Amino acid sequence: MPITLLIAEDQRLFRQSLRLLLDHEPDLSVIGEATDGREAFDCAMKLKPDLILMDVDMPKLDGVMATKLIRTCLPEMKVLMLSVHDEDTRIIAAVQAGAVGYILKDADHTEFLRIIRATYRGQTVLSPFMPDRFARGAVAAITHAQKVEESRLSGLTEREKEILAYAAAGRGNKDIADQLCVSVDTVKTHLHHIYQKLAVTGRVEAILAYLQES
Amino acid sequence: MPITLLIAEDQRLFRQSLRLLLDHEPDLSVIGEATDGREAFDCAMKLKPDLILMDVDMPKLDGVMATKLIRTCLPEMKVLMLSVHDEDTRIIAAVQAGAVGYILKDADHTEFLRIIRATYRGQTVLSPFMPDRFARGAVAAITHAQKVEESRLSGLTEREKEILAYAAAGRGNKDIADQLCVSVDTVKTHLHHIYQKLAVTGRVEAILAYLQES
DNA sequence: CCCTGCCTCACCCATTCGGTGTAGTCAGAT
DNA sequence: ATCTGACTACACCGAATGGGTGAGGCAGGG
Repeated sequence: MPITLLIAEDQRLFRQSLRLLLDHEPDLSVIGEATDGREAFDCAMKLKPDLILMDVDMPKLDGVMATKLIRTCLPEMKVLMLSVHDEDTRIIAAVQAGAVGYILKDADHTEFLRIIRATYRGQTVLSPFMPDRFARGAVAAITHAQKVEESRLSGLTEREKEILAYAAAGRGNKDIADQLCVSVDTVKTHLHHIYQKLAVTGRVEAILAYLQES
Repeated sequence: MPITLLIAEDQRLFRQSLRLLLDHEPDLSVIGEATDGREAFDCAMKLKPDLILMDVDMPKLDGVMATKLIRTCLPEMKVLMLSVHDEDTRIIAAVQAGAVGYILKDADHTEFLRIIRATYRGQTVLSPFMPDRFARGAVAAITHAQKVEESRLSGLTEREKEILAYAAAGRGNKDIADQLCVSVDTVKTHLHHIYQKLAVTGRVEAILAYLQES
């Protein structure tokens, strides 16, 4: 069975040509496309691809935030960041958020495919086009991110973390309820528990805590 | 007149001894202390010190977030970050958020004082105890942060940015109104304008936009 | 078997929030 | 002198949110 991929990229042309390139490979299968961070989150939750190709620059939620949300609910999900700028400091933040690698958009396509397959096999790949000082900063970020696991979020159940991630994506209770196919009251109950566990007074504070502790 | 300082540090003992050290210097004057990020934000707005010594690790809002909020309202405010860990990747994020320098907590106290004065004079100081690869990453972050000025927040008035910063700090409308000594309705009006300008549907989305675009 | 934790749903009530409209003041620009 | 934009404030309404309480189903461990 082929490697299933999700493409999250807001530029239509680039996204589509990327899909063409990837679908051309027999061992790769693009099972979904998202045009913004929120969609990326939704699709990831529903499709559970093997690997996500995530652009850094996207509307609504940027790639870093989306990665953070996805990894909260699916800690094993592999996210490969795409960036145009070779000095985008957000890629370091992205790696901290759980991305397992990144590629510059001007990478060679064979190199690109190689990195995708290597990432799928579990390797953490740094694009060879990345400036040295950035690579080192990113490596430090990776090792740093690895050892961090004891956060306030640990006390939350899986379901609660999921609800919180949706809330942090900017969705209302009704919205979350529809997405998860439960009643609004259930969402409220979960949030109520979350507020208690995080010792916060409301929605915004909980989201802030989430963004900091992840 | 002495350099006015604000100390934002949650550990009481460290904060107080720091204050002793600083008050001992005739040209330095600690005019306020904060024990968490939110307090730091409030104090900065009210006291407008020459320089803020901001710990990275703090409850409610961490130093990075607090710096971001403060710099939104007071773009010229000088913030000096303090960190225990010499490999804390958040200091890079802090620099991006507007911090003009950082010091490791195990720095020598004469070195510490030297950095404070140098920072006050407008220099961007990197602690000599900082590992090389981090210093370079931070320098890159600084140059990167400098050239970024065109964000969606530009369209907001000063007052609106201020209101949004308070909201992003997790405060409710009533709370914001009290802090700024205006009515709740005024706060709501501002927020309404903010939602329109940012093209978002509500509070949480506006805060997310703010956190991304700053 | 029983207890516990988790997920689910419901109901009530007070508060807050969002949307809309109206309007006064003030400063700066034309 | 007029206009524009910013800041302020108020009113009204519907929707959303938060807090509290209670409760049923269900799986896993003791």
